Amino acid sequence: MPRITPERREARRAQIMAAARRCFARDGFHQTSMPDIAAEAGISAGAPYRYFAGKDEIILAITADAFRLVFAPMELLAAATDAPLVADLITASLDVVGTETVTDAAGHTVPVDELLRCVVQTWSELLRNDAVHTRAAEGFEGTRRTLADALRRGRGAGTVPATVDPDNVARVLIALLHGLLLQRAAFGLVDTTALHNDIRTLLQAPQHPIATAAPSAS
Amino acid sequence: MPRITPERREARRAQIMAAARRCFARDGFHQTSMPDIAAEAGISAGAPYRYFAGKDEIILAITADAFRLVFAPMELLAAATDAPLVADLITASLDVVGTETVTDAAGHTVPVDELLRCVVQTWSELLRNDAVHTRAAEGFEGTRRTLADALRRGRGAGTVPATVDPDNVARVLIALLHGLLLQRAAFGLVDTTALHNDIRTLLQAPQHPIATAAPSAS
Amino acid sequence: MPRITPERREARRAQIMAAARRCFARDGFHQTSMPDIAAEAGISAGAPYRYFAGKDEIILAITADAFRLVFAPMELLAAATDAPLVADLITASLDVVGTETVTDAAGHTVPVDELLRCVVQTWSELLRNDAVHTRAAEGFEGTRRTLADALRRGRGAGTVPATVDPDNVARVLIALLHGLLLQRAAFGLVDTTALHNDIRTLLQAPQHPIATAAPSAS
Amino acid sequence: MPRITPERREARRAQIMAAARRCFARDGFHQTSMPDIAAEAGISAGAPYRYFAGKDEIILAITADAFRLVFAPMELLAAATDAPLVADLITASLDVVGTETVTDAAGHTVPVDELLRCVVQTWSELLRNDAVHTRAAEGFEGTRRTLADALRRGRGAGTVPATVDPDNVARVLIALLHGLLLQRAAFGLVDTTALHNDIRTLLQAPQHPIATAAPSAS
DNA sequence: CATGAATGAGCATTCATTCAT
DNA sequence: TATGAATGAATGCTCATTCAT
Repeated sequence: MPRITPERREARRAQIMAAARRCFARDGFHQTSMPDIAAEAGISAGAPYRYFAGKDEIILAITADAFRLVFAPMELLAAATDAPLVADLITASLDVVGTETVTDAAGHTVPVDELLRCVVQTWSELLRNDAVHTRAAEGFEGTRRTLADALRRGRGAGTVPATVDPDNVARVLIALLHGLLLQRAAFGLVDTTALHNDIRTLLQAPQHPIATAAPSAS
Repeated sequence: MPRITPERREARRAQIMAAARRCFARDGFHQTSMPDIAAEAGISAGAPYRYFAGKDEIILAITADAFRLVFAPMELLAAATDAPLVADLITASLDVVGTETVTDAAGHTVPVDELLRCVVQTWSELLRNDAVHTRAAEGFEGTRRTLADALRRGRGAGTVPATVDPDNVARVLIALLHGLLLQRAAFGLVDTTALHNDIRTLLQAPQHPIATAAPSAS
Repeated sequence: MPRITPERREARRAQIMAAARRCFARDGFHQTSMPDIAAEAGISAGAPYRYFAGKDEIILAITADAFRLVFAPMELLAAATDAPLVADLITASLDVVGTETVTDAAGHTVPVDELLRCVVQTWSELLRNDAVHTRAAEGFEGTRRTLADALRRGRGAGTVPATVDPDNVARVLIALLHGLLLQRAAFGLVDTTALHNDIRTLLQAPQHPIATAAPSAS
Repeated sequence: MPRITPERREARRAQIMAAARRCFARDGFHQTSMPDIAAEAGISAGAPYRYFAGKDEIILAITADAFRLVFAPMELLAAATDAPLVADLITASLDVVGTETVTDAAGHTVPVDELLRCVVQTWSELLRNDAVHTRAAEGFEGTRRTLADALRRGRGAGTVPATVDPDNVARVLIALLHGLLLQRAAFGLVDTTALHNDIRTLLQAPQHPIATAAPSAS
């Protein structure tokens, strides 16, 4: 019988994760020490070990969380729409890149800047941390499948070109999300709505030289 | 006089960088120790310090190199073509993602797998390493400018829709490259040619139901 | 709660300082490694860092301590006496040079041999360690002021020649202490009482040729 | 047969010693690296090893030199005078402390500030470097003997009190020199002439209340 | 003789984790 | 449960010295 209620235990865990996320976003996974996390959470150096087996488990929890949150809007739309447009999927997927905070499964608010910085680090981490890689790959494949299914439905409904491979297009959509997410975290991307519109334009306008040429000096 | 010839010196430096890149790709920047690099290069622990001021400088050299190599084909096409098609720029940019080796400025062959794993880590690194961030941001902006200029020319020639913002489209192109690069490094992307085709199809085939205010489930 | 009691913490710190002093006296500040100190104290390599920020802080603590202890008897007499004789100040100051152990502020016994070897090294250290220099200079000036004040009182009372500058004489007294202290630490000085007497004789006997000349073969 | 003339060889050696002395005075024996010395001398890293067996030998040469130079004026007067006054010996001994440069045996000019900083470090060094200790002890004993002999002659002539032990007084004289030398190097002593006068006054004016059993507060 | 590249042992410090209290 | 003192292995870097050129 636990001496503390499950609620308190869960709250404690969330408190540690929030502290870890702040530290990780600020200093990086490997420049953050366990005492750093404990200090940020306002607890003793030994306390985190009662909630996580070790640093790796905290990293895993953070990375899995980050991955999940980033794909959530995309998955939501894909699952909810019968015949989605590619452009709409893109727009939905970029939601995360354009907002300031998101809410996780437990109802906690997470700053998107923190989240994205953790996502970027997740990519490095999964290259040599098998647990992180497995979790991330599962998330990736899940999202890809959800998207591909939606695209297949769209192909049937004529909202998606018949000749494209849904799995490939799903990859492209995810790539776009990842790439723009990186730009927000690292390369000064701020205005995403303009981006959406241009992407829509590209997808809708045939690319053959039409020779209308009204160059507006940008 | 044993003053090493500039050629030998350069060769030595390249030897250390190649060793560092192998180590970094295998174990990560921060899981690789300086002795690891020296051992991989087959030299003594102190030797690298005659060629680099410290580990940070090696990381900077590797990351700058990686960034440059990854953008090279994209920039090349953008600079060489009068009125490029967006689809062609994408195809060119994905060159790196589809090959096995590239050749750097000094003529050394670099395995793409190694290169991409270093690029992914660069993104994490630049989040808190100012030198890396500066170098990467310069590279990013340079490429973006080159692409935007090409797109502007394309807009004039009618190969690019008149209503898109060249700077934004450049961002999108780079995002696509980054995102697919990540997939090859981390998410099992192998066949890129099929991808090219699907992207071309998406860009060329206007989507049937002209996008009507798709609500983005926020 | 294992929060160590302040007493135990202080004891631990003293234990580390005693170990450091032994090491420093035996091997010198810079030939003593942190692991050496830890081993001498019988604790792990990381433990000292919980009590001192680093090696420099240990050196500073040791040097400040040494400086203080060496001047203590001199200051005590100077502060306690209304009209001291120069000879008495010298005698008091040489107390340290003639004994085997002294007791520090916390009541710990410190072997004088160790102490003096540390003092001698302090002089080298302060030449390029600003923190040590500042601390030592403060100690020096404090002692000089105390001595000068006492001498001024002595001048008023006629126990000190009216024509000497108290500040200069204080410098001379300190020089004598430093010089003899060095001889005990490095040049085989053992019998200090005979020294006291000869100094008293020099100070009391006018130096004009009196031609009494009863040479006692040394 | 040496490829270079003995003169050039000697000049080279002096050049290295001068460089070493500058480095040592500036950075300390152990904070100065062999490459530092070579760079200061404007020669290659390996060159010093053709003139000195290693760093220890350079240190030994510097310390021996410093010791000799510092005692030179004192010894000169002691050896040259039939019946010296104690006060005159002191004045002579403080010559070094009051000037800006001295000239070594080979005729090279050495800044006194550099010299004194090296002397102070010599004291630390001799505590654990046997070669340095031996050399310094020899120098010390030589000077002490020279002084004691002079004092013995002075005692015969009545210029020195008959009841003092010449060996002890010699120690005191050396202590005074060492102590004031330290003050110039480390504790802001500048005006030494005023000091001479005050010392003379102390020695010549018998103190009024003939010292009556002053209790030394131990 | 001179050069300077290379060696490799040594050191200050950090940090994940444990465990006595 | 919670604390935080202690552990001890690991790491980036320096430097006296050697020796091929």
